[in-house]
Amino acid sequence: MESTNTRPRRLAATKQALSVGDVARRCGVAVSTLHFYETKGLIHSWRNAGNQRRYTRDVLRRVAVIKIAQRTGVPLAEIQQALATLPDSRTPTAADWRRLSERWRAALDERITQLTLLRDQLDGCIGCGCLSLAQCPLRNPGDVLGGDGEGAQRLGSDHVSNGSTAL
Amino acid sequence: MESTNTRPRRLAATKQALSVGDVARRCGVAVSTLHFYETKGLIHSWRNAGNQRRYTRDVLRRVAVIKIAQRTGVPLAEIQQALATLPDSRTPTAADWRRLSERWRAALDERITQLTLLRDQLDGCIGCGCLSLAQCPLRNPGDVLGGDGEGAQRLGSDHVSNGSTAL
DNA sequence: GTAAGACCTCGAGTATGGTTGAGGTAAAGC
DNA sequence: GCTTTACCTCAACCATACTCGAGGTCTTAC
Repeated sequence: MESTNTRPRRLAATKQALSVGDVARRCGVAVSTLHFYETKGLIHSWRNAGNQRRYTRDVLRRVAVIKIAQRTGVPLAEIQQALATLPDSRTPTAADWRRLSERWRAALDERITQLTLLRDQLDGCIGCGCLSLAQCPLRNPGDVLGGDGEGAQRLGSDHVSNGSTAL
Repeated sequence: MESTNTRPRRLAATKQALSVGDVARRCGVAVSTLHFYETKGLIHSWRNAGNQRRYTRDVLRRVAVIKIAQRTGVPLAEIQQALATLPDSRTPTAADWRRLSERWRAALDERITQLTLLRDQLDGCIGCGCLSLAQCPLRNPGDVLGGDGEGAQRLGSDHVSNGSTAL
């Protein structure tokens, strides 16, 4: 793991600007992750005379939001798009951030609903002990297809292998 | 995409055994996916005289269970372990399947709880419009660290980038 | 001034969950 | 018998989200 130790250090040039290490330490992420986020357009920096990255404090909030959004299951590409709607010129306002969280809250709601539905169906099947081929809503939502005998069809074309729900 | 068309066809050799194509069609997955599952030990087959895979009907249930488990966010490795506890010798009983679904039901519960908690926190922050650096539970769960001014620390070391909860 | 530590770039590697394609064989339909 | 599907293997590739290492530069502490 990269340098993410915790002892306090002076800010880069004892000024407002944060170095990549500062940001990493304060956000609890690896330096390489910040590099990575930058390549993905999630955060931005400028360079000092020695070609080292410098950040405004703004980036702390951005990284925080990225991490929160990830917890809700939003993929980085979506987060990038959302963050891109933030103003570049001014420091984002509370209203700006609220807009983002409302958007993700909706996605989160949807995901919770889906999972709850799934749980309830699973419950039903635990109750009947079946996971029955012909009747189980988990296995045959539409209850069609299948010529000869039993047969489960069209399972989870909606499966969420990456845990994300499209926004 | 591989051959996953829907017109009915005779079963392999008009017998009980299913070909990989039969299984793919009836489960709504690609043939390559079945190959893949086999390399991961999730399903099993034997070969006919011409080196083609043959399956018992059992595999339909297995694939169904795999897809359901994936929807709950269980990674394939976990699913493999769970399926490995099924008897090889006899066809799994309702009790066998119930055991699996109970296990996953618990994981699902946990995930729903986590997401609901997150949503409620997000709600609070939408309410106050802040995503506040110092006070927000989303950003600073422990409310410690940070020497100079504001500062969000130790964010989501528990983040679920792949959407899965460890069982 | 010097040494340690932080930073730089770029390419490769990791893990998950598959898909695609090449080159060749088997089975089914007529 | 012949053609069309289906099937076989194996390697490579895709996307996501990072991490690691090599080789070299910059800053900071003393």
